[in-house]
Amino acid sequence: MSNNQFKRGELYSVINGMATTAVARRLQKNFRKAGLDITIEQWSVLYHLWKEDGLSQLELGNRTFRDKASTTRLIDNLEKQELVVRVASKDDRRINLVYLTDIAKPLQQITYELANQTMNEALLNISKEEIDIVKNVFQRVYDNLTNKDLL
Amino acid sequence: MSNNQFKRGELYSVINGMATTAVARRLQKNFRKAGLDITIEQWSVLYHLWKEDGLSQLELGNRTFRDKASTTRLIDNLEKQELVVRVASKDDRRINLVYLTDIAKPLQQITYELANQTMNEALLNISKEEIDIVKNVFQRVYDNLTNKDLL
DNA sequence: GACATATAGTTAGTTATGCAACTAATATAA
DNA sequence: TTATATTAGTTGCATAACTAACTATATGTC
Repeated sequence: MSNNQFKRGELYSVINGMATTAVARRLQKNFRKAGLDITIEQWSVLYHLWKEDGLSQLELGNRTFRDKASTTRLIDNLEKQELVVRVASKDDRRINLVYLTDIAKPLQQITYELANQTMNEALLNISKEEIDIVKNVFQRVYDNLTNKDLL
Repeated sequence: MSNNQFKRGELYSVINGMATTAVARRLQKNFRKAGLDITIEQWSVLYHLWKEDGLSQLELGNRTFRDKASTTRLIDNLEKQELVVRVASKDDRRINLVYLTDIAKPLQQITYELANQTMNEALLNISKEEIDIVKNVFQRVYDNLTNKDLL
């Protein structure tokens, strides 16, 4: 189908650009205002560990859409802040399992509230239907670009 | 209105995350494959200069949603690659006007084609209506977050 | 004209990103 | 069981992001 008529170049800024940057900056600002000294990237890792603790670095990378080098360093920094510990897997000593510390656990509630609040600011007057379409489009864009890699 | 019911945290990944990252990486990969040694961030600056040459650094920052420090270094790198030159404004010597070089000019055609091609891959089987909704939602998200700063 | 303020851009410091090359551990194959 | 390949993670190198502090030029006020 792909015979959509787009103004050249313009498209890219549809997907990338202003909105994502603005939301990220706002969320970071809200973290700081609440006295939380974590980046949104670090938060994205913690977020997945709160859902399921003890994931491997590779699995964390997959879930947060990062390569393994980026994941390594993000976890380095989280470990420096004592929010997370690496534990070598008994079964396969190549694998590091990443676990939340007691310092990280109480952050879940606060950061979820800040994320919710931020998204409410961002999505003011935007309907559930519109949000669903955006989510759906994004999923299909992702699939379009990643399935092709497997061929 | 803002009484949307969202699963906590999940929202953020709607706006940010996988799709934007995947598109950016694909575009970068397509640049590299074509032998173009520029980053997509550099390209976003060139893109605005092709539309209007001789913008100030601040104006370029506004149009590409970057702060001035980031803009400074991006232009440092573009200047190093001789794609761009800084010219102090006659009227106001605080201002640097940024101009494309003869090396940069022929890149317009090729990069536009690569960007188009990339977006066609990304937006395969996504309708014009859906894309319009995404654009519109993003514009409103941006407005929601930036207008508030002016109060 | 002199002093305070605002503006454009730069620099320093920290975090994050991606790619490519590397190490160590595990799995496969001869 | 030894040699080879694969996998998980780390490290080096380069670019990019933001904040805060800085320099230099312009503007505004008395």
